[in-house]
Amino acid sequence: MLNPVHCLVKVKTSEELLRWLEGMACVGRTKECTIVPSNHYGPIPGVPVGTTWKFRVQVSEAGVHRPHVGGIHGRSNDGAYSLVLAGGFEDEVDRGDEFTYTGSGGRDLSGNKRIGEHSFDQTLTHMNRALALNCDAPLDDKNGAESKNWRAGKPVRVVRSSKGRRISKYAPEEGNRYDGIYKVVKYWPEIGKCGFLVWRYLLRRDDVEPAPWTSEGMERSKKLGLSVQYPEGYLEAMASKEKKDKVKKQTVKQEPTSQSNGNQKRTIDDGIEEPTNTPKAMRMGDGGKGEAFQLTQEQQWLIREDCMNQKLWDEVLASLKEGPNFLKKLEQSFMCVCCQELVYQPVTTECLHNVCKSCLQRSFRAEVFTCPACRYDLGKGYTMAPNKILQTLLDQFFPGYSKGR
DNA sequence: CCGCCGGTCCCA
DNA sequence: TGGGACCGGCGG
Repeated sequence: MLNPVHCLVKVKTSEELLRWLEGMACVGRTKECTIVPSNHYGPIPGVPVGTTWKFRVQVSEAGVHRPHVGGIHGRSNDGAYSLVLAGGFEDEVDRGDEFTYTGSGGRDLSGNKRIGEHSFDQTLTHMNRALALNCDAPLDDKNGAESKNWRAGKPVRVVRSSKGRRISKYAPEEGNRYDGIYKVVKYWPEIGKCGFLVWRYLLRRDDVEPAPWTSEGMERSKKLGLSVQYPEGYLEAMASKEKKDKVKKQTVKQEPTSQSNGNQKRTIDDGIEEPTNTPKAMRMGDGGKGEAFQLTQEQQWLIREDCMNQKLWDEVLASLKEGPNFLKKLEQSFMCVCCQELVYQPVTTECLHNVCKSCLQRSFRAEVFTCPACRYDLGKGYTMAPNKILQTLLDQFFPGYSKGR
């Protein structure tokens, strides 16, 4: 099996990872796609449609869209290889298999800004010219052009960013998703809502791989086990940072003497109104306080798969609409009766209780072969198979909670 | 919410 | 070699 991502010697240190969490948006790549050149048209071998990365730098590492920030990757005398749909323009239309796109430029980026108001006209130069060259029609930088045979144009890899959710229902819930190959049908200049001239493009999907939002595509993503990819160690770094932040918050809130004992119990939410140790995207749709807790598609699917805990999940899911209380309920429902903490490497017993594998082993070492919760006899030869699905879910809801256990 | 800012990659 | 670009978190 070919691996499109070739690892260079450079390795991200934990300090470097923490910089992600301290406002350093542009941590460098740790890998580079070397299987195809940077001016490669078409899919990246080994990267299926539906592959999703949390950050743009990872999309760059995979070779799917190389620029770190820019929306279009191309060369002004050749064509465009890829673009990112991030919903930066109110007047764009996204119908999934077809969408309009706006060129780059025309923004005032003075003062080290990266996104600014439009303050002058766009021109059909640089990346805008590159994207126009993909259209199978003679270049016209005055009136634009339309292809009579749109499929004959050069292929563009399209990535949809969750930022596009403002204006598109096809944007992913989280991160950046590779959606396949599109072609430029036509392009034209127009006065945008911003009041300045922009170059607009119509792109249409032309790919044998099913789109991620179709039932066929969802089936495929499921089969391939696609889920949002995070940089290595990112979730752990984030969890430990949030832990640190919480300690800081607490020491401000109360006298530090009360927590000086080394072995106190750690709970997920100790008195702070809102849980702080879960990524934003998993927590809320849009940040309002009383808003319902949003599950990702993967989480919904995993929950359905965890059939042994169906009853428990039904109870937990009932508190979804209570927003932040959902995590509290979740923690209560999956607390280990032995150690009184969130279950780690949970064994789901036939009597339908969840106990940490290590807690159950301790019990068995003490020659007690019953369920710690209900005393149901499990038998001396009981095989303790951790419930991997449940562990995956808990790791997502409480990132890093299992660290050090 | 807005604006700030360091940092990175790639084209020209 | 310089500067443009649909980052991403944070502080006000």
